[in-house]
Amino acid sequence: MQSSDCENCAIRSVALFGEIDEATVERLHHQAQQFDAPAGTELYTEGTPPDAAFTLREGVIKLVRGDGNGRPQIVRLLVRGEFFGAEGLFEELRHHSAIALTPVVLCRLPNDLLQQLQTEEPGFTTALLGRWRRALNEVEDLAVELGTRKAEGRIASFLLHWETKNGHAIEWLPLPLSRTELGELLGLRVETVSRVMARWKREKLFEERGGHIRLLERDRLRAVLETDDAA
Amino acid sequence: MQSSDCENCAIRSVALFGEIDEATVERLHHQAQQFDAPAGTELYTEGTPPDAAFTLREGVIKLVRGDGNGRPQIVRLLVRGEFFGAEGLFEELRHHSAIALTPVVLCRLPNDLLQQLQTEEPGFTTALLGRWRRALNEVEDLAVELGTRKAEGRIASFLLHWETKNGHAIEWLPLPLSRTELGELLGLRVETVSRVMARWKREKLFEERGGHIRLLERDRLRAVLETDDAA
DNA sequence: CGAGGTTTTGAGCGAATTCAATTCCGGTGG
DNA sequence: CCACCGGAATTGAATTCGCTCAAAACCTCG
Repeated sequence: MQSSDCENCAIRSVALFGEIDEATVERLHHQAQQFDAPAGTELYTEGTPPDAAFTLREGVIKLVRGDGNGRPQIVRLLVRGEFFGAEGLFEELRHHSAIALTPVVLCRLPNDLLQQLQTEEPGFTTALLGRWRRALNEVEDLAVELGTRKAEGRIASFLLHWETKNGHAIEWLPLPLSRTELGELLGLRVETVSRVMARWKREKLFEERGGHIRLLERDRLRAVLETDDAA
Repeated sequence: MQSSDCENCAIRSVALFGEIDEATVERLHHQAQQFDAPAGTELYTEGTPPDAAFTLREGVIKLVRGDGNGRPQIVRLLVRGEFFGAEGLFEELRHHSAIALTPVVLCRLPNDLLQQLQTEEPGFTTALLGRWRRALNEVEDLAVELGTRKAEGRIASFLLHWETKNGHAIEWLPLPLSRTELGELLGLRVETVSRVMARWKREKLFEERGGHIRLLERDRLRAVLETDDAA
């Protein structure tokens, strides 16, 4: 744990379009702790009281619900730069668990720091507002996929969106989700995900090597989306 | 259109836990217009630029996505007291359409009024934050239903939640959604929804009369939820 | 090289959709 | 007041899609 350099991550990245004065940053960022965690780490658990929020500096994290009773459902994937876990400001219990899919490096912002930011920095609240608005859109997107598409459409849609999310610049983009996890995100069983992806690899729609994939025939993937959803 | 009485609705209900001083309310609420609209009215349309937010004083509204190309998906149902449509503060285009399922009465808050509230009333932003946090939870709930349950489970879950949302006090709760719309919410086809509900009516799990339903065997509905999702 | 987990593949089954037809219901006009 | 119309709900039969169960092929790591 070290608090140095956090001015470039936690507070800064949160207050994207809010202007926080230097002194405040200086005073607050000592309370933010930066740290690493290996893949598989559970940052927090559904049903427990929230004690901090995080900024994800590097890696991928899944937010998953219903780990307990039924079948788990991944509700969101977080990539570098995202701020998450701030529901402590409004809720007693976490509504999902956060689990690292890769080694991660993040900054931890304890609840009281959040509270300070919220009351003392109007820019913070506004930034938070924008984030949640975007999060809401993402989850709505997911709901639409789950509600209106069948297996192939969901998978094609995911691949295309995942590429976008990771920037088209990278050719081989990391895919740190197992087939099972893809299923938990897309509401499908492992076998279904595997069957479709295996076939698409045979048909050269994309390649896969060591946890990374490369899309080859984006048009055919997009074509799947056309055919898939009913008229 | 009348602006009277809006201090009791729009601004007040938004600033639930923010304290707005009387003078400000007085000054602002003249810009909020109250009005009625019949069932079927489209308050705003997906893809158009947002020009106002609304407070729903009476009635039920559906937020629906993808009206255009594929199959439509209802992403949220709004009931009396809810504040919605404020994405204009952050986004260029509406991400879903808002359509009245019943006759509605609502207050309209034009964009510039929202802007004023946001900059001049810290309580407003905080309240908005809480709303969106709750909205996010609701949509996540929906995603979980869609991703992990099969037909019967989704319908049972909906009935139970709908009752809760309308308050257990009312015995005959209004169900202003057609079977088709229920399908668009739950990711099912009309026939599937109809089959399940018709059977449950035969088996006296609930009754239906003139657009209203009454749950009779909540336990058996809950039992469906247990059996439904895989272990 | 071997162990354990993940991915892939196959066969059979069950669930939900599609297509098609019938019944129900509210509202309208005679 | 009653017959009729049109949209919504219901029901049936056939089909497709995704799931389950089970086994084989693959890695990856020790």
